[in-house]
Amino acid sequence: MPDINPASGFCPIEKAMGVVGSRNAMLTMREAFYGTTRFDDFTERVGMSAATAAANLKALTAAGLLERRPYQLHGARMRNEYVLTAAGTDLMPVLLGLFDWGAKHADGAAHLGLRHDDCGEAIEVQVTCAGGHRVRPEEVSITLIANKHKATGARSDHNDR
Amino acid sequence: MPDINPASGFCPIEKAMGVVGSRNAMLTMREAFYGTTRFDDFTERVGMSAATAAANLKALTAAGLLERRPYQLHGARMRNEYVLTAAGTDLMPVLLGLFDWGAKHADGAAHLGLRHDDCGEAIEVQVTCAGGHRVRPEEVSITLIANKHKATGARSDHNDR
DNA sequence: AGGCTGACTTTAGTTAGTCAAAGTCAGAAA
DNA sequence: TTTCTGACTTTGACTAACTAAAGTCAGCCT
Repeated sequence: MPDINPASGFCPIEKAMGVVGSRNAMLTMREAFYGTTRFDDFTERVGMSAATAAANLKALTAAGLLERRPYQLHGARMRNEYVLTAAGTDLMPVLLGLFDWGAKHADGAAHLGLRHDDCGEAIEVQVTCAGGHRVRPEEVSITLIANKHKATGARSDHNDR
Repeated sequence: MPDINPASGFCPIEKAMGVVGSRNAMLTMREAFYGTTRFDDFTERVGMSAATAAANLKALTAAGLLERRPYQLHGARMRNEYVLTAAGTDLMPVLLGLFDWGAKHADGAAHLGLRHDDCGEAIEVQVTCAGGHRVRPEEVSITLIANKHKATGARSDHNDR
């Protein structure tokens, strides 16, 4: 693989973990997926303190995963709700991947499953390529991309630095 | 979004985050995935201290994501290497999902991409169902899977509503 | 006017994760 | 026998993440 110095913060995984790398941040995103939008509901359903909820909602909003949207019901005062942005929705494969992994491997956690509304089948997260092939772990290479159109390839296998 | 709420302690995402919920734990899995097996390599490539490396490798091994395997080269002393187990390999969609998200959304990180060795096409993480349909966020339902023994019901430190 | 409520903020303290640096230890090499 | 090295462990300290509890504030309601 190209010389991606991990310590330099270049790795996208690292960037992503900086945003949703804490338990409560990830669970906050989970709740956003489930449709939770209000402050107190996030607080209660994730099981975190109000201070943590405020901090996480603020950070996730600043990072562009959630959007703070004022709304007003009839006869009620103005309120804010937190809704998923496109960037937040893009995190779905990660959440579902974690869900799958946890359901399969964490003891005693196999109580929940995910289904496709339309057909009722179990949901799975797959790694594929644009060519439509199913990809196995050992078939993945990391490449440096100069821009949208050019890519400099390099095998990733077993050698860093 | 369904109103079935994965109560604290039962959600698979939470379980998974307990195992790989820290920056360094996730990056350690990234390295394992890239083919790193030796202690010092993990330490250096993740950019963590030896103490943290030891703690994370021990925890990930205990959780069954890595396997400690003694090996010996001729004329060299016995050593240990840490290799991915099946459970660790199952985390690949999560890692790649984070990679995709980070490459797409974190600024300054869009220089890396993943490709399928066999055909050179870009890799993507897809959410599908067993019926083969591509699934969109709003089409996901969470369901309770019937299970026999419930863990004494005593785990409700804070129950979500 | 005063109360109530949702949505926070502030304060003060705890726990988890991390680091650098030094120490340990097994065993091959000199 | 002593040294060297890879693979750790230990120590002590710092920081991020978290908590409970109390305080703030806007604004609808009676």
